[in-house]
Amino acid sequence: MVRRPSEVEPPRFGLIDGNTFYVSCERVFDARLRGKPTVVLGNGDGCCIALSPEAKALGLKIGVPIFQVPKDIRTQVQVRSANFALYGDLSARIVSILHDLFPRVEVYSIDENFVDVAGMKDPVGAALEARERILKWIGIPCCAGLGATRTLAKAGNKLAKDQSKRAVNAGALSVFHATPHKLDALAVEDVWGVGRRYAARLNAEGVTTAAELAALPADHVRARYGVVLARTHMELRGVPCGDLELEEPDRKQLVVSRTFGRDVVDPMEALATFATVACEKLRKRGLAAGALWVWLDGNPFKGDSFHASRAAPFPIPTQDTAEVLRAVRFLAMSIMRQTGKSRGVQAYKRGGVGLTDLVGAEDRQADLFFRPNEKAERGMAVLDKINAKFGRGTLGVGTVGWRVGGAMAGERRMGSKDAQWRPTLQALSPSYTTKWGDLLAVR
DNA sequence: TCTGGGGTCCTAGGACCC
DNA sequence: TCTGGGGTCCTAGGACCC
Repeated sequence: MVRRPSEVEPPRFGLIDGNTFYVSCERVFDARLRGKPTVVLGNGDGCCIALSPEAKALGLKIGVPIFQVPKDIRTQVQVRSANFALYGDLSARIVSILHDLFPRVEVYSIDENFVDVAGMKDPVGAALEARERILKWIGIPCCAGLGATRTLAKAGNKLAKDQSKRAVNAGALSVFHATPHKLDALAVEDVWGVGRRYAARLNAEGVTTAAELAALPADHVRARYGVVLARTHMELRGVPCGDLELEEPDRKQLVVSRTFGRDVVDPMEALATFATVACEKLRKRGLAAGALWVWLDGNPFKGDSFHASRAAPFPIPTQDTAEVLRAVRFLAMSIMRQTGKSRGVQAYKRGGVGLTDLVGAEDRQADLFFRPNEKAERGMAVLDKINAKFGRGTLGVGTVGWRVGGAMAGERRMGSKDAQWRPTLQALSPSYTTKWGDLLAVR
């Protein structure tokens, strides 16, 4: 049963997130973007991954390739390439502000943080104070949701956003305490845990709002939609199914993949670059990979849609880039032979490298026949140090017959300038001073 | 016409998240 | 011309075992 208002519990969780976060980050450093329709593009200047409200008002949608946007609209829009290093930095500052105000903080994503408000006298006041500080000290506008569960806090956050969009004084209405009986205004597809598929099925049985979802019988939800949605359903009713997750759980896999700037006949250098980056991330986290998988995709936009992958275990989990590169080459050759033979495929549009079965590097057990290659791994540690000191990409691993240049993790663009596979940024200069007007001239 | 049953491990696919 | 990237969890089904 949905609880009555008199039984409503005080909020236990808050969710604080930055409004159109990537756009807001860009605006911190470039005041000219403020108030103007602004778009942040993903890899290769492909799709819109963040839109300011003004850009949304022009009809732009998340995920739409920018080249598909009509020219007369495009010329009205300020465009930036994603700069994740910058966003990550601002995100960390937000987290430190939250730590000053709340006893526990869960970093949920680059722009969202759950906080513990259980037992607080004035949780709304605390959320408003957080919003104020983040806006003043960092320059990012935020909204906050409060609720007895994390799902309700998420719901409150969304409702706060809707509310502050309509308000003249956005700040005053930027916090919303969501309770099980205050969910009528929330569309069911905006519930955390309800994606497109579930939303379509729920709509088909007449459920269009979060309130209607909460009102469904629990056993019906469990039987028809499974345990995942059943938990969401309980949380909407105010029954917590999870607490804050303060420790970052150990990674199970680590993936580096890209859409290539154009179709590529020989993807080996690209895959080697991805593997090099993946191994750096691996060592940074103190992990070792028990297995590897490699995949290559055709170009679905040219009617050549295929996906081919190969996987292989390592005898002992490894951190050694050279060992991973050897395996990558072996697997990639195998894929290319197969696709070449069975389909006559000559070109690939996308590829990736995944390291899986990750374990702590210190937890590996050597046996009689196999042990980690300590010499090679010490070499890797030296390489990482040099790259950290003298700039990423200073040193690479050349032992497998190709050279990987400018590939290091965290770099905004992977690959050497003349690499065929390198995601194109021809439409944009990476500088803050870039304007869409320049962009048309470059074309 | 006529089925063993139960446990475990692995994988592929589907669903979700930002 | 140009079409994002990186994760997790759950479930169903197959292989294998006793």
